[in-house]
Amino acid sequence: MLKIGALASLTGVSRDTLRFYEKHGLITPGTRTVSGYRLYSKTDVYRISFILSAKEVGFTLNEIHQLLELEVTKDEKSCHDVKQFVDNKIQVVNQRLIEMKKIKQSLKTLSNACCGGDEPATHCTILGALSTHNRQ
Amino acid sequence: MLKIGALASLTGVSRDTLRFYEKHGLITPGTRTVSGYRLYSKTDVYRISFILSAKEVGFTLNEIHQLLELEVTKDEKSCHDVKQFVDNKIQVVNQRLIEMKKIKQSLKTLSNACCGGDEPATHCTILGALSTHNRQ
DNA sequence: ATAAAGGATGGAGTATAGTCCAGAGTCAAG
DNA sequence: CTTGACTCTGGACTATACTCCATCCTTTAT
Repeated sequence: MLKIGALASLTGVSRDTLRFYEKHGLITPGTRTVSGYRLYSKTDVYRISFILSAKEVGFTLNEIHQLLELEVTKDEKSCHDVKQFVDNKIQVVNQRLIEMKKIKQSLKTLSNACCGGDEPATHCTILGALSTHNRQ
Repeated sequence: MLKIGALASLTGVSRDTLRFYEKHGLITPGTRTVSGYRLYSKTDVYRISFILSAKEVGFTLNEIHQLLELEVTKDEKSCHDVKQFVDNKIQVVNQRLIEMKKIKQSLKTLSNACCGGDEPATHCTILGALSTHNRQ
């Protein structure tokens, strides 16, 4: 059982942010002490690290909340909706992966054009670097 | 030469947003008509699409501004700084790519657990799906 | 010639995601 | 039994990225 400060230092998320996430339904301490202190379990650490990953990926707290709420049971009526929601998110992630790789390539080209690198000097701006791989 | 409305509909970015980007130095029309209308060139379309990609990737407008400002000339003093800045961004992108793939895998697992898929029912939440590939 | 469509400026308002107090209670160590 | 570290709540404040006016000017079509 972790108090808020312990969870904060384990995850690198501030106490205020943890309370903020709680207010928005992303994480709730399973119990409280008699005096009202929040008590988190070990799995809450995973929950937070999921939230952090998902944020990194570009999901909003709202979307992350929805993802965390999802529970698939094979026979449930809502199953189709859940699958659709998740598959939609996969598409979003795929699109971002594509943009990501495009930009990474441009950054690499730009980095190579620099300091006696092997790329021609025409790639001397990020737009130049991008266009080489993007247009044509 | 495009007026703001034309650029807006070509890029899918609103007029207000274009003016907002201008205020923040991300894009500036090369000229204005006598009456003060903004006139954009065709390369401004690429500029906007770069901004959109970079946003998708998770860069802030501030970072995008810096990326767009970059100009590498092989002999410049600032060359090292530019390279360092760009290489740093590449690291950031790499980290996001990793998170991205992790989450994509979790979403896929979750999707498969659903509606008579082939994954066991233990993966019935996003955290369950994530932990399978993440812990152990 | 005039109305509708589009553009300009400046400023207010909104959503998201925190961040930072103030004031008060709690707990562990010396 | 007090001091210092930690926690609680509620509310104010901040940064980012738009978005939406109001008011006025310009252009285009009829």
